[in-house]
Parts: sequence; C-alpha cells; structure tokens
Amino acid sequence: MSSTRSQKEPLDHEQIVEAAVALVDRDGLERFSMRRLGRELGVEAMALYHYFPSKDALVDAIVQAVVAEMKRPPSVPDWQERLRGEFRAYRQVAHAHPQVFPLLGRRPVKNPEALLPVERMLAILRAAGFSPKQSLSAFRTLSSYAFGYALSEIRGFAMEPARNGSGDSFDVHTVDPERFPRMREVAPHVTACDHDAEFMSGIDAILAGVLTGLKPQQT
Amino acid sequence: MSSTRSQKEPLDHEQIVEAAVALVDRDGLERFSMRRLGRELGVEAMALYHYFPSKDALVDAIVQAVVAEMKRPPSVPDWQERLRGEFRAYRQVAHAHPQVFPLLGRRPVKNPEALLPVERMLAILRAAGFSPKQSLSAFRTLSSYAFGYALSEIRGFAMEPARNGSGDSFDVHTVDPERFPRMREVAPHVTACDHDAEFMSGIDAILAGVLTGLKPQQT
DNA sequence: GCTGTAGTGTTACGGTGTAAAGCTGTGTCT
DNA sequence: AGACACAGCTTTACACCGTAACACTACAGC
Repeated sequence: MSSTRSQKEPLDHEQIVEAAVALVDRDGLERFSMRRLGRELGVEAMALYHYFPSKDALVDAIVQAVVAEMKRPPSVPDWQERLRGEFRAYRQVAHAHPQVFPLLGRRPVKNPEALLPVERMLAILRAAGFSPKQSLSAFRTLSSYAFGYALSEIRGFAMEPARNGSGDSFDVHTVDPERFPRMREVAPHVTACDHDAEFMSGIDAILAGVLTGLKPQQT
Repeated sequence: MSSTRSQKEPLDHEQIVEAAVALVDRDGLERFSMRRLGRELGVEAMALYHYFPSKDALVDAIVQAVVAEMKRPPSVPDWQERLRGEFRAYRQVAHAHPQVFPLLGRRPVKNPEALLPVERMLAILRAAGFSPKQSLSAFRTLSSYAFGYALSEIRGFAMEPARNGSGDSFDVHTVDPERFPRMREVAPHVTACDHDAEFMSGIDAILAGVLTGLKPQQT
C-alpha cells in the first residue's frame, strides 16, 4: 500500500499524479489531502510543492490525466457508429474513475490535449454533412447528455436506491402511491435497467432528433 | 451584510438554511464553513449544531431548499409545451444558484418533496401515450441532458473562454489550426451562442428522437 | 424557591493548505 | 581544492477547518 519510496530516487510529476489518481480512486476526493498523498509516496507533504504550486494545480493534473485516458475508438466507416464509439469511450472514463469524473463539472478543461476528442467529434459531424454551426450545436447537445448521464450513473439516478447502504434513504417502492402514482408505476423498471443499452439508445435518439431538425440533408 | 442577530430571538432551521444558501451563493461552496455561517448569523459555529447534526446535513438542507425552489410551470394544453416548461424551470434553478447546483451531482436526492417535478414529468409522458418503461427512459434521457447542459453552462462549455479572468487559460481562437481545424472552424459560433434557445431546441430534438424510436403512436 | 432544559458560548483536538526557512547532497565553476 | 549554487526534501509555523465535550445563561413549570 503506502510504499516508503525506494531511497534516493527523486519523484517526478507523472509518478505523483499516478499515485494521486490511485488515492482518489481508492478513498474518494473528500479524503484526498497533500499529507495523505505524501504519506503514500513516502515523503512529507511539502515535498509535493516542489512539483505543483498548489493542491488545486495537482487536482487539475489529476483531471487531465483521467481525461487523457479516454481511448481513441476504432475508425469504422459509418459516421454514426464512429460517434457512438467516441461517447462509449467517454462514458468508460466515468466508470473507470467515478471519484474523479465529477470534477469535470467543476474544472474547465484548459489543456488542448484533452480537447482532441472534441476535435474528432466535430470532424465526424462535419464529414456527415453538418454545417459548422450545426456541428457545434449537435456536439453540445450530445455531450451534455453524455456528461449528465454518466454523472447520474455515478451519483445514482433519481428514484434509484442509494448505493451506500444508508438506511434513511428514499425508496421508490415504498413511496406514497396516492401522491406519486407514476413513480410507483415505473418503479419495477427503475431497478431493472440496462444502463449500457439505455445510454446508447439515448445517443441514437438525440442524433435522430438532431437530424430531423435539420434541412433535408444527405447522410 | 453580516448581521449580528437581534438579541434574544433564537434561530431556526429555515433561517439558518436561508443564510447558508445566501452565503454559498455569494462566496461559493469552497469558502462555506460553519464558522463563517455562524459569523453571518451573529453566533458561534457550535450553535448551529443545535439544529443540524453535521455540516453534511446542513449542506443537504441547502440542496433541498434550492431544489424546492423549482417553480411549477403553468399547465398549458400541449403536453410537449408542458414538458418544456418543466425543464425551463429546472434550468432556472441552475441559473439562480450556480454555486449550489453542482451539488446535485454529488448528493442523491432523498426528500420525496424534491421528486414532485419527477412525478409531474412522468405523468406528462404517460398522458402523451408513452408506456411506463418508455416514460422512464425518456425522462432519464431528457433529464440527463438538462442536467449536463446546465452544469456545462455553469462551468463553461468546452472551448468557451474561462469566465474568471485567469490568463493561463485556453482559447479556441488561438489554438493551432493544423491540429484543430474543426475547432477553429466553429470558434466564431462558440462565443456567439444563445444558450436559452440552444437548450430548448436540444429538448425538442431529444423529444423528436425519442418519439421516432417508438412504435407508431398517437400524439 | 428549585430543577430542567433549550439555546448559546468556550475550549480543545486532530486535521487541512501552504509560507518560510533549514538541511543535505551533488554538481559546476574558478 | 575550495566556493558556490541549486535540487530535493524536511521542519516548523500559522490560520483555518469540523466537531466532541463541557460550561454557562435564561426562562418554564412546579
């Protein structure tokens, strides 16, 4: 676990970020602190300030590292399938690092490297016949959805039972049927839900909707 | 500002939460602490523990209060317009309390009151002819989008200039056009964007897409 | 009067980020 | 060889944090 670092080998940025990601993945963001990370690396907290000017900068680096993990999906001929691949990869990042992913909602991405997937998605949409303006709009709609869906999975969707076993929590199955008849009605489908499939058909639906909203277009 | 509370009138939950929301709205969640909230109320931090068992509970109450602010939109005849109204109201919450809203991504909603909008949306979809399962799926798709869009607005969309004037930030207009040709192409549309309109047409597109994915249906 | 309790204050503990300064070894320059 | 610089890390210190434990005050009901 907490490795007292082998003597005399100095740290470096990559090593620190790697350990930081692992620590956040393991213990959560709330428990992440400079002193704990230092302990993990066999070093005092202040040593880290030799490599990062502040905790904030280090957290930014964590986010960058996780975003950079997003795989480049294989380049299949069908553009819609290529787009699906991008969003599949995006959602996989959320699953790989559920403790880090919500930070994307608070840290604007400043590293151009992290925007390569954006460039790819725009290119796919442009090649499919969308205008620049339409591409941007479609991209924002799709990525808002993907971001929101992935976050909701991590936190738990509305009406889903809390994953941490806290007893005081809400349960669709026991809610007052007089006041919430529709929620009771959908309750069985809440728990039995294939999120993989639902996510992708959401992408498909949005794509279909965006396409019908356009001037007639060759696809 | 920081009112030394008029003597002898005890606090109560509502008063504390109100001040807490105001404080977070003003200074941000990071700067929110029990001691600061106490100061704001003319009281020592520990006094607050008479009303809330922990800071966590208080933050939960903040979230509940903000969610409860979501207005019930007017009940127009057209169901699609009614649904639009709900999501308009949802997004307005994000704009009213941008510092609180991101917490929705971390705190599962446990209060049934806060799920009234969910019940309403499900009812609208059911009345429009969706099956329970379809309603749930459509609801999740739409609300993931709305959540993600609102969050992205708060944080700043990809490629948008950072709102805090930090100089080290990324700018689409100066990015390498060799590596990011598509981003350069859409750059003018990034800054000139009516988010109100884009958000609503996203809702419309998703709704259209969801409808085409269904069996032929009377609407 | 006495007692209890609701509301608040005080003190204290272990944690946090980080500024400032000190130490220690490995160079490089003269 | 000696002087110096600097990288890498530790030590110390400060102000702040959440909150447990306890002390106080004022009013309620008897």
